[in-house]
Amino acid sequence: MIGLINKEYNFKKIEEEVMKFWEEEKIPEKIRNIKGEKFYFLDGPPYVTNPIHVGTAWNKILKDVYIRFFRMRGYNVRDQPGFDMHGLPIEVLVEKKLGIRSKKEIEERGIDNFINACRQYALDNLKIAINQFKNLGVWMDWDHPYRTLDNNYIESVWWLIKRAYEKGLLARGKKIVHWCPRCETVLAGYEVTEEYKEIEEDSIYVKFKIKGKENEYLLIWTTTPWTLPANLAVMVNPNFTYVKVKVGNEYYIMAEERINHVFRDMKYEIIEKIPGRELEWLKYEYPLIEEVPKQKEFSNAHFVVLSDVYVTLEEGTGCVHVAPGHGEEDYEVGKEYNLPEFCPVNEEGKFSNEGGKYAGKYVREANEEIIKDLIKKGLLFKIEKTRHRYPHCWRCKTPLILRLTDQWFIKVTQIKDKMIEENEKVLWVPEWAGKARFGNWIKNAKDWVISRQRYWGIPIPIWICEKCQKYEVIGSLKELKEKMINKIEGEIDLHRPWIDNIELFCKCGGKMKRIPEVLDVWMDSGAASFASLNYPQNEEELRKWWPVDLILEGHDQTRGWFYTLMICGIIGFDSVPYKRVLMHGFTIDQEGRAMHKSLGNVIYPEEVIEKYGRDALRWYELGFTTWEDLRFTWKGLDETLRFLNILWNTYYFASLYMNLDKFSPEKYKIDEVKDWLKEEDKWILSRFNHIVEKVTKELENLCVFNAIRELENFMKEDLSRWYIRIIRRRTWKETNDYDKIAVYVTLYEVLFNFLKLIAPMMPFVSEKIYQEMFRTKEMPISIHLFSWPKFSNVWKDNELENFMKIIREIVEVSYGIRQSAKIKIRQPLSKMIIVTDSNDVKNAISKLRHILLDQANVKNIEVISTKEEGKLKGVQILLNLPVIGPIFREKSKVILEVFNSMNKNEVFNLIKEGKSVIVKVNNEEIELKPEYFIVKQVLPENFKEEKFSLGTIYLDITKYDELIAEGLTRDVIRRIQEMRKRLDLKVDAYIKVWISTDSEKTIKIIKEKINDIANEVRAKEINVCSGDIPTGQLKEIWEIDDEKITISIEEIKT
RNA sequence: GGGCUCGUAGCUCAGCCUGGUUAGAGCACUCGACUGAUAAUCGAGUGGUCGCGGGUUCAAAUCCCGCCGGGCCCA
Repeated sequence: MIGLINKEYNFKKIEEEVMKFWEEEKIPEKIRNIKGEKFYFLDGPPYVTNPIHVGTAWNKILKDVYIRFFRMRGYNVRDQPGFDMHGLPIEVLVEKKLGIRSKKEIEERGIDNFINACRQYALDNLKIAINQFKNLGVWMDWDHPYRTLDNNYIESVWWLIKRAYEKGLLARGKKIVHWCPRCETVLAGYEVTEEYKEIEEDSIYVKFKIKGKENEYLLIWTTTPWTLPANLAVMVNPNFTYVKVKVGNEYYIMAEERINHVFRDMKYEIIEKIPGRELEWLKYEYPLIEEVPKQKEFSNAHFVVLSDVYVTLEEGTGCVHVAPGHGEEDYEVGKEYNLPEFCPVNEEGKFSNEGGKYAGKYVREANEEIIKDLIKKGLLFKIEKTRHRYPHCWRCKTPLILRLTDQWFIKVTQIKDKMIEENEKVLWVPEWAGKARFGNWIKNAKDWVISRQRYWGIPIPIWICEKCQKYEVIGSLKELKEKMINKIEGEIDLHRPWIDNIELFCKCGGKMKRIPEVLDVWMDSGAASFASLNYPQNEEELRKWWPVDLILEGHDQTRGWFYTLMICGIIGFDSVPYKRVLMHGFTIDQEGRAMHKSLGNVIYPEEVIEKYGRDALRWYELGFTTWEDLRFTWKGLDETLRFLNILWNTYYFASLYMNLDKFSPEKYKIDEVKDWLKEEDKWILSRFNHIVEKVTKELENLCVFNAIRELENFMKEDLSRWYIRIIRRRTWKETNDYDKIAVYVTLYEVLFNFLKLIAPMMPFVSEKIYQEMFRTKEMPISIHLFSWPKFSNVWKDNELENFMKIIREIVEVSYGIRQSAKIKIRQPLSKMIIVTDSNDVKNAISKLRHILLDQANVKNIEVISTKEEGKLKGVQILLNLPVIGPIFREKSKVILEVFNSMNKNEVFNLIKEGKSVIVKVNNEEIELKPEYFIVKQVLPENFKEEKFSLGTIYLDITKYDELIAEGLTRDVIRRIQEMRKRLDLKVDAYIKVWISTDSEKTIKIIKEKINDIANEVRAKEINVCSGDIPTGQLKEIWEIDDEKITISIEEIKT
């Protein structure tokens, strides 16, 4: 039997109860055991620093929907969540917490203490994050997440490093890197881009004296004077024209096009034009040779080099100062010309001893001194203030420097072509995310520097022999144990500093020590496709699940996880590790700004859950186009909640009547009651089967937002606002006849299956309704154990759907006519005439006449063709006075009088046939030709018309006495029903009624209709009079059509 | 500066791929109605240079080009 659900939608209570139910009955665990084809979903591991906000929630909710959906489709879905738990961000936060300011301090206080603090921090935040995700109703395997800090995870990453080594993709070499002098580590390119800040600084023009010439200089420009100690060359563009310019007594060589900018108001004279390429090898005297004595040792340096890409005319002088130790482009050009590798700046951003006079000085502080020295030597041409964008450390905001360092890296450039090829196999949603955006990104792939000079990360498993300098890459714990010198009992923590104490035997007899670096965290998560499966320790899991069927992340992951995952997959298995990628947008605030702690505009899911509930939050967020940005508004949630109310009310309505009638769905199968179904039942079943098909397709295509729109539209438009309105009367009937059972079976079929369709999106309310309304002992314990509804073509009837559309339009247009005529819908009208030549309309009306009669509240419907339309209208014939006047002059007035007294029908018949009308005026016969008349079609006063898409609707608005009586009856009934409601009487309670009014006519009408009224309002007794009446349980004075009617009612207790 | 993407009513968004009646919906506002689902619901009205400017076409919100503004990524 169908259960009765609560009258009101109380999301707080519902969600708490459902949450408790899931936990007690261990529902998520039960679902995980379902057998089926494998579906490997891989969670992009969130970083565990900040509490999640509505954007992070969107990500997990999307994941949850697809996990649930594919499960209902019969797949065995792997739903392990993951967490990214290493890295500099945690180190920085822990440093802050502990009051540590530098690497030195970390080492002084003990790396082990620091690591333990980092681990604790990560684990604490992990717990918080898991609880937040659980609270959203996201079902993942929260008890078994993959965590990048676990030993077995680290081992998997080691395997990957070894694999890269074996394939010749791992290399050590000099790299120009962005370096944070405070964190004393390299920063990856992507870490740098977020923190470019506009700053104003001195830029200088420096004169480089040309060797062997007096008063002749190369004029260079730079914004970073501190890089001058490392200057080794000057770069010009071979394709530009350079000039020798005379200013005062000196000659400068620079690009022609920059003259105006550099000299401005100064007097100058162009002496000679020189093509850029002819300047190659031109030697100059290094300007700081006394200050930086190391520079004297370089023989192959201090001359002009060429580059047609790195020298532009947008700024400077066209002569670019080259310091291969401080710029990637510089380094590249330096390599070409075989310049020395020289970088006199150390890890702390201070000049080393090689910096000569500046040794020990922090580079940015040395700027001023260098400028002073240049002035002293007469080599500074001028100083200018320049605004430019300069990168800063995203964690500690320290300005970064570029340094030449020794790093380990993956030769991504070697596998670039493979990546492009592999990307073709991936199904991207939306398509441009992969084809255009990601495709472009991998085309420009560069080598990946994976070493970090830090602590909290996966230690790079490379050991170097102190004696012979050979290195070895360790790929597993087993291998490590075999090769280590000092045996360790029990479990080894693979983190620093413990791992650093392990030394290995070298074949040469020497001792091997681990390199101090840890891995870039992006490699941690990049390895997830197999590390989460615990490969290679557990090969079986990999064989079962790999490759990943679906990943789903934000569009910032193009250069992040989508990328590292691909690289790691190719290193490990020569294949892209994922089949499908769904990319989603960012969540932005009402003003369109990203949510940032610093802006104070972050919205946390807990706040939304408190005010609107989890289902509303989920439905709301899922409704946005997935790959576009989601502008979060509270107003939007108001709307969502309103929808949830309609949804709940729809179920409540069904539950109320089915429960009252003790309807037992198990007795009737929809196929068995087919003959009992009315057209509207068949219609809603057809509509529903279409919806199931569309929603299934949209979800398969990873477009949940389209599914949401279909579902919401169906619920509101088809079910709540139309079907239920039509069938309401059928549910009120006292007897359980086949007609009512047909409605119930239909409603059951649609509502129960609809519940399954929304279950992945709104798991709470669907569960609650299932438990209280639909579930019997024999049925599964949870709605989430059902498989996805199938759609059946048997019920699909496009013609019927089209017919209903027509009927609905006619009804709505008729309401418009009523409104303009000020006639309420409760007032029955005698006749509706529809003029149309459309067979669809004719057939629609013949098939669905009962619905049109009922909904339009008319007694009769007639359909006629447009040819017959004229019949409806009377004709009005007028004399065309402007024509007649000039012809008949003073007689016109008399002609008009005679005409007015004539039978117009006769006149009309004549002129219709093109004949003239003969009138007698003062015994004179006058011929009135047809063109002297104006014939107007007019609608009789009792008709009103309105066009619709396939014709015209005419409504007879005459209020006949009997119709008025009926209207009044319905008004009285409606008022009594309202009063029953106010008393909160049971739907099936009996009452006693008193009615009083001053109008004799009204009393008469009510008395005539007394049985109808009694029947409708379940009254055993109705008293009508004109005087005072008892108060009963409730007494109200109503105004119906400007007439006061007093009604009181009382329940009859049996 | 480059790649990708978004720009449609006061607000939130459909429509664009595949050009074709007066460009739609919800919210808000005004007016009205309905109601044994009811502090809900429905209808009507007001409201749009479809970011701007060109082009293709009989026809452009839709296709093409340029520009402006927002976002992501890169430099």
